[in-house]
Amino acid sequence: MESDTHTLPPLPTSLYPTTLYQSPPFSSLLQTSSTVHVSLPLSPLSIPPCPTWLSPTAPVSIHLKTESLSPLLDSLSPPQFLDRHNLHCLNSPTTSDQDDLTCLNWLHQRGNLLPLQPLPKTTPLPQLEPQDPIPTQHHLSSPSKPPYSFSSLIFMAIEYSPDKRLPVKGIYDWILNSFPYYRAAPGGWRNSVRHNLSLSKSFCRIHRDKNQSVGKGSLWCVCPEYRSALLEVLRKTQYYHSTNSNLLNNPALLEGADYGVSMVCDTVAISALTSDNPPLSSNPPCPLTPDHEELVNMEAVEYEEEVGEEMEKDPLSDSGYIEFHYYQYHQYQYLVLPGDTELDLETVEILQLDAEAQEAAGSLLDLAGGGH
DNA sequence: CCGCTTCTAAACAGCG
DNA sequence: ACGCTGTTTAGAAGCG
Repeated sequence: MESDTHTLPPLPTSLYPTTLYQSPPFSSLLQTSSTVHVSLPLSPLSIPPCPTWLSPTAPVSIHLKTESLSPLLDSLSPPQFLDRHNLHCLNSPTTSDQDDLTCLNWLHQRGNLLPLQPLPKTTPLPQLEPQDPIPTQHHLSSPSKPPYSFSSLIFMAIEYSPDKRLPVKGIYDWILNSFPYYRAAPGGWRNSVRHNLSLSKSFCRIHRDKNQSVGKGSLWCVCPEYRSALLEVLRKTQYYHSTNSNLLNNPALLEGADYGVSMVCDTVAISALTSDNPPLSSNPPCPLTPDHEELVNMEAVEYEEEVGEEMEKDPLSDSGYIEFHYYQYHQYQYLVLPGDTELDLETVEILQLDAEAQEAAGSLLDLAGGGH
């Protein structure tokens, strides 16, 4: 496949949100005949804050509705750097820039994000301990009720637990920690949790060992045969309501899933696609500053086919959405965009999730929207 | 309107 | 006795 390599320039500090990162979010952009690859070099130091946004094992595709982007575009300064159809080769940012630019803290700072969760031990990323404080809705002045059903809440709580089983109390705690709405809510929700556990076939009760005298009651787990259904419900909920990707990008949750799950906020759809391919993390290490040809080759091998299939069968393809894939491979994060669509790198509207993210989107738009 | 799902409330029993 | 857990029933609300 024919491919060109383009490296995007650093943005002047006046044009990117210094509170988010100190340099442009994309240091290089690779465009092939059908796919545009954007890579974000990550320094090891910048990985810890964003362990779950991009999973090394779960490729993510993101559908973005571009037509609602106008207000954002109108608010932005005119494109100054690149004609998106005529990208120029420019210098890469410095290593120090990469440290900052790759910090995706802002993705987790949105108020309605699910908590950061530990990644599987197979990843080189640091582990969060259960006692670690987790970012939650407490950023909001008055947290709104989560869109998730109690079944979904229970499902998430159990799936996030190390042993995939929790006592009722543990489910309460997870919900409280994850959705502070329930801290102030009347206690009836606990009744609803128990009601769901008891009534739903999706959850099964495991009697504790007699030896385990700590705590009372049983442990609850997700019945494997209903796991797919729960994921689907969650997908649909996310599709309409969520602005968060952590959960569905979480390899622990996706493990064993036999289909992709996706989610959409008002304007964004995100699909974390499971793949038959071995996890990327099992691939040979990629140099910190990879040769672009190698990067393109890897991309082509790992994702070209998947992108193509997705484009063919994607019901959103003719619905005003476009799609790109977003995943992490070692210290790099990648966006894979279908290059033969009406490719607006305005697609970074994914970042139009809150004020901070809009700023970030502005950077990308300036970066990639280009002067026409 | 109907059926389904979900939520909420309540009552009750069992257990530690 | 008390609190927690688990079960069951009932009604309301929302949605397709």
